[in-house]
Amino acid sequence: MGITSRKEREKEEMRRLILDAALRLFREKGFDGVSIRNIAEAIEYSPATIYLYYKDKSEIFFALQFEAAALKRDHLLPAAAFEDPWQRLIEFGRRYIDFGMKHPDLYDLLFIIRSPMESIENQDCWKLGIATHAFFVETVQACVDARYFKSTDTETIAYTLWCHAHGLVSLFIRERMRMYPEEKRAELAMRSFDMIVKMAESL
Amino acid sequence: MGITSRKEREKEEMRRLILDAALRLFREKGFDGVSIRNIAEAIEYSPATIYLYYKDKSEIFFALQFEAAALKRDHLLPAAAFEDPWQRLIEFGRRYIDFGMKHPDLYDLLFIIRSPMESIENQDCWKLGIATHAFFVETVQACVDARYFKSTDTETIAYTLWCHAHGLVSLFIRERMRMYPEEKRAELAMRSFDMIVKMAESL
DNA sequence: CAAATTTAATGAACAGTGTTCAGTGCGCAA
DNA sequence: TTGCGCACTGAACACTGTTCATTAAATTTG
Repeated sequence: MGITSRKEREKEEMRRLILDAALRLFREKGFDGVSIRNIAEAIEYSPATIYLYYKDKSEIFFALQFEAAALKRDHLLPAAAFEDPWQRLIEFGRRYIDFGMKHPDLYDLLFIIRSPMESIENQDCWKLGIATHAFFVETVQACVDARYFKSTDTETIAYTLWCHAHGLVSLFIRERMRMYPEEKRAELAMRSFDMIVKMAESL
Repeated sequence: MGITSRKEREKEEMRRLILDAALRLFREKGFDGVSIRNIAEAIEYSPATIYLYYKDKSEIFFALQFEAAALKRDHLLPAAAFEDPWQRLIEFGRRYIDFGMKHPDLYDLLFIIRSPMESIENQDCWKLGIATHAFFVETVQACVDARYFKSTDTETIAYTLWCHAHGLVSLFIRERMRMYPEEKRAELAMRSFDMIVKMAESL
């Protein structure tokens, strides 16, 4: 069965080729700025060929979103090493924000872009994101169990912290902090993170 | 001077006609979903005519953003009636979130869409947004002056509260709360608002 | 090995997009 | 009434995502 397995492998290589080019272009020009023709040109194939490997543009979008979700998971994973749930939670938050700041394009893909959100539940990228979110909620639950907060409403605590972190990153990467001088923005974000940590301590 | 002033008026009426159609279409189909041809068809003119009144699509974008900013200001304004700065701040936050939930399309336009953010500083819409933001920061400052917080770092307090509110609204309207059942989402958002208020009290 | 069949790749096309520009025809001033 | 200016437009350009018949090459079959 050497031939079928080779064909399988070649098909996989082609998908990688497309995805790598797409991700690279996307990071350069943003998601909307990249066309199927751009990707085709980058890999030196005709636009029609792309459609032999991905049903349409949104399938490429989902595949990229999966890559981004995996990268994000890997970025957050080291936080799990902290024994103390409260330290784990702080590290998780710090790494979440750090990921967003370092990879605005990927963060965009994961949390901001609208695109084809309808059928997202069935997609691998979403399942991976859910798993990471679950880890976050579990960490909050561990803090609740260890009586780090007065409140025991894990769901709302987790959601509130997430809102702050997401708001912080997305205001930053979507250029809505222009009322602050550029060199002060990152510092303000850091101060705000410290503040929400302090606020959470007295929760 | 009857003729020139009439012409002036007619020009203004035409711009209104375009903008009203654009805003209506935009609220129906989202910003990316509306084309110049759609707008032209809606007002029964040729696409080329649009370009006699707006330089390009991004100028229509700015004009719409200004409308949205004005609507948002009007939505938030009643908060100013509260004498007590802390009550004023709470009301401001509540109304901010309410605006985002009720007008996701406009909120999108103001705080999420990337589009032509480069030259935004010179645009009226931005100036209006800055003014509303300034009112928010002043309210926080009034709370600080009245010793409602232990912290005196007005800038960081204001920014932290904004991050939370923006994160809350944008996770909601960009469909990133799908891990929560639909009927629970708005309620969770409200609980989170109450929680950040409580957190801020002990700030 | 040759013929038949499957399969990868493509060029051309369709309907859509933002935008430009050479006209066209009407209102107004002289 | 003539002529100028101006609001308006049809047609075009270069782009977009996507489809499909056709070509060419690889593989299977006789």
